[in-house]
Amino acid sequence: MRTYRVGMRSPAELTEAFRAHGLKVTPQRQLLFRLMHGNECHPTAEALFQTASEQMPGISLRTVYQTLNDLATMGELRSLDLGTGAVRFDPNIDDHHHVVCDRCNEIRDVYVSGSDALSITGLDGFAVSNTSILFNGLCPRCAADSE
Amino acid sequence: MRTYRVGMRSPAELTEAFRAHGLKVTPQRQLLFRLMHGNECHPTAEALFQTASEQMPGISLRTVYQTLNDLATMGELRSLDLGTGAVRFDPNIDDHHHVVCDRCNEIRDVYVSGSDALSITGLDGFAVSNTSILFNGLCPRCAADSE
DNA sequence: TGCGAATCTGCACGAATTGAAGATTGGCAA
DNA sequence: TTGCCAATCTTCAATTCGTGCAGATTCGCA
Repeated sequence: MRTYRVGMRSPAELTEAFRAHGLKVTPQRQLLFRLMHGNECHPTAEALFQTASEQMPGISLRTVYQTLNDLATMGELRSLDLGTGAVRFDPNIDDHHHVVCDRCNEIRDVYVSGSDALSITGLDGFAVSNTSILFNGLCPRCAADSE
Repeated sequence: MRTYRVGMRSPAELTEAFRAHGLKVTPQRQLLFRLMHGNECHPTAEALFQTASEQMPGISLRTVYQTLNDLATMGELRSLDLGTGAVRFDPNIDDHHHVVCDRCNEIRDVYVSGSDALSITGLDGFAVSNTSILFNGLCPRCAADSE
C-alpha cells in the first residue's frame, strides 16, 4: 500500500495563487515553482540555486532564498532544519517526518503513525504546536560501503 | 550487569577520566566541568562562555567550544541542534527528548515511552542509529503572555 | 503604453563555528 | 623539585548560512 501524498501546488496553480494575492509572477519564481514541484531531494537553497542557474544564468541566490521563504510562509512548502547545516525545502506538506544519512546527508520522507499512543512526561504546561521526529543513521548505500 | 548513567559525571570523576585518557586537566576544563554538572538550562557555548568569564576572566570562547565538543565526543554530554540557531549542550545523557518554546527558546527535557509501538514506513534500508523527537510550542509563561 | 510598487541583483553584514599559529602550561621523568 | 615537551589556550582569520539594504529592473493594472 502506498501513502497518498499532499504536495505543493503545481506551477500553474501557484501562478494563480500568487496573482490572487497581489504578488507578481516573475520568471525567477516560475522557475523555482517548477524546480520544487514534486522534488523529493529535500534540496538546500544553495543546491536549488545551482540547478536554477543552469536554466537561468544570472538568477541570484538571494532571490532563491526569498522565493523559498515566501512559499514556506504561504504554506506551499516546508522548510526543514535537520541538523545538516543548511535549511532544506520540502514540497511535501503532508504530515510526515524524515530520516537523514549521517554520512552523505541523503534524506527521505518517513511516515509515522500511532504517535498518539506515546506516553510522554515533561511537557507540563507547554502548549505544543508541532512534533517532529528525526531519524539518523546510514542510508543503504553508505551502510553497504562501511562494511 | 551494566550501570546506567543519567547524567554527566561529576567534576572529580571527569578529572580522573581525563587523566586516565592522557588528557590534561586545566583550570578552564575544570570550570566547565563544574558549570555543566547538573546544568538543566541547555546552554549554548556562548552562554557558558559568559558565565565562565565571570569566574575566569580571559577564558576564550574557543576553549569553551573545544572542551564541550571533547566532552560530547567522550559521551559525557550531548550536543543538541534544536533549531534555535546555536548548538546546545545537555549533561543529561539519559535517553530523552526535548520541548522548545518558540518564543523564548526555553528548553525542557521530555521523556517518551512506547515509541516501539509506532508504525513507521519509509525507513527502507536505512540503518537507524538515533531517533530524536522534538516538540515545539509555547512554554507556560509565554502561553500565558499571549492570551 | 506608462507608471508605481514589487521584485531582483549585488554586496555587505551578522551569527555560529572552526582552522591555524604562536604562547603557555600540566604532568611525567629524572 | 626541576625541566621538558606535547597538549592546551588564546587570538584572529576564515567559512558557512542566511538576511538587510540600496539601487536597477520589471510586472501588471489603469
